[in-house]
Amino acid sequence: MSKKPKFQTLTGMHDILGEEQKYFQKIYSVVENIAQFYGFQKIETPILEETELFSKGTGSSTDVVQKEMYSFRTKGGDYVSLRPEGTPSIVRAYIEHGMISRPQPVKLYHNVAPFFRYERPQAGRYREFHQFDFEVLGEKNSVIDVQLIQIGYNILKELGLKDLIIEINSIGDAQCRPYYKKSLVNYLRKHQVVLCADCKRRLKENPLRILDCKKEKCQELVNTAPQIIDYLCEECHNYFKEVLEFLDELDLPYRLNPFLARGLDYYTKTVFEIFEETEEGKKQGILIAGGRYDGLIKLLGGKDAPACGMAGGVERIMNIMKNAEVKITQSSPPKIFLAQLGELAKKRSLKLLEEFRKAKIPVAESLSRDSLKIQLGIADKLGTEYTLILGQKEALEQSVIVREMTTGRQKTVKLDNVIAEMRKRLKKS
RNA sequence: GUGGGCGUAGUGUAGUGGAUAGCACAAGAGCCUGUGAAGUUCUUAGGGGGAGUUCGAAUCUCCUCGCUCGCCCCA
Repeated sequence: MSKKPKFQTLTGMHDILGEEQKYFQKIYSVVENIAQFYGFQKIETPILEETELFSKGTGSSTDVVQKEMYSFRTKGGDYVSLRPEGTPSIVRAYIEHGMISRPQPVKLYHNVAPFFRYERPQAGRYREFHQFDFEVLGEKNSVIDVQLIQIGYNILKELGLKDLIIEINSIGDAQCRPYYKKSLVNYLRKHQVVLCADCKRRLKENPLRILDCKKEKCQELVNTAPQIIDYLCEECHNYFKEVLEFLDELDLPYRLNPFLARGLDYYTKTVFEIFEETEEGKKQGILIAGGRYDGLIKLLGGKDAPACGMAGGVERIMNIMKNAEVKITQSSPPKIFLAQLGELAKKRSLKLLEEFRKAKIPVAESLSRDSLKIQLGIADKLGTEYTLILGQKEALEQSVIVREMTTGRQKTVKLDNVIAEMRKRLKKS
């Protein structure tokens, strides 16, 4: 902190170490297990993609594309971008590898991986952040939407989060949404004096966003505004009804939010968000969000095929786990420490360590230290149960001292027998 | 893009214009040249950077960089 180091991480980007690694690993393994249970295939896509994949896919009117992408031109003259989100990449892979001719739906997930958005960092928002992502491509069935919601909810539950709430809405499709938009704009325009400055701008650029403006006056106006539910075409209406019926079966804490509108262009019909309904939760923002995107595959050059997906924000989830002091069961440290003294013993220790590794018994060491005292000190700090002491004398005699750390009791055993001896002792404890 | 708060050793902090910038933990070495937990001694290491005000700045002012929180937007 004091002397600014010559090099440090870029704004909004972080090294992940120590405590945070544990959370990341925990989230990774929960996602892995759940994905396998629900029959998702793993996919990893490049961090760098053609810029157009996102400007077209995510949508050129979105803030994400307009102002938040890390875009540049390669030496070869290609326009490329660091991925700001995962869905277009997965859709690209679906098209590129002809997955349309696999049995549908194709269920894909990618586990915790980095994404980039050039934004001002704040709580739960970073320029490099991590998401996991679940996508179900090639089929339109309301049970899929609901299952994705359930998967998201299950992941958070499994990670120990509480007070979760799911908000859901339907934003219609290309058939019905334009009608709604028109009547919403009409309504808002009549009352636009009341709107905040941001919303006045949104009225032109992205009127649906006004629906979740936090300003009191805007909300009052929105409360009496036309609701999209009343404008859904028959297909969307029935679909949404089915989704809600499935949801009711599942005992999930959900509520309808008629004003929920997502920020990406490709969503159709079902949209949802999962977050924690507490003060901390609100600060961290949306944990998992997703929805249906029936037009995206075609838009990106594939056949006309529907799809639905969701993504989770790893840092946000992690921050809540930290605040809630969710305990992570961590792998226990080695129970054995190998201390050595003298050149010959050091050489012999190197070999002995390998023998332990082959026997799959974890052993800690500090070979670079020469003082026995210090090595025992380290063993103590690590909390190992036994310390093996291998000195000059022992090395010559082909033996090693086994010291029980709690009692201080020591026993000399033959080097050839030490693995068997330790295995026996560890079994007992 | 925009607004607020903050920047003192690795970490956590004390010091609101004047002395060698203090403390705790951590780290390393010794007391004890082959035996840990205590004790003790020592060592490493510090006011983000730059300009200004002043006899004198960690302290006041400005700029800049960084962190952080919010708006916007989103996972």
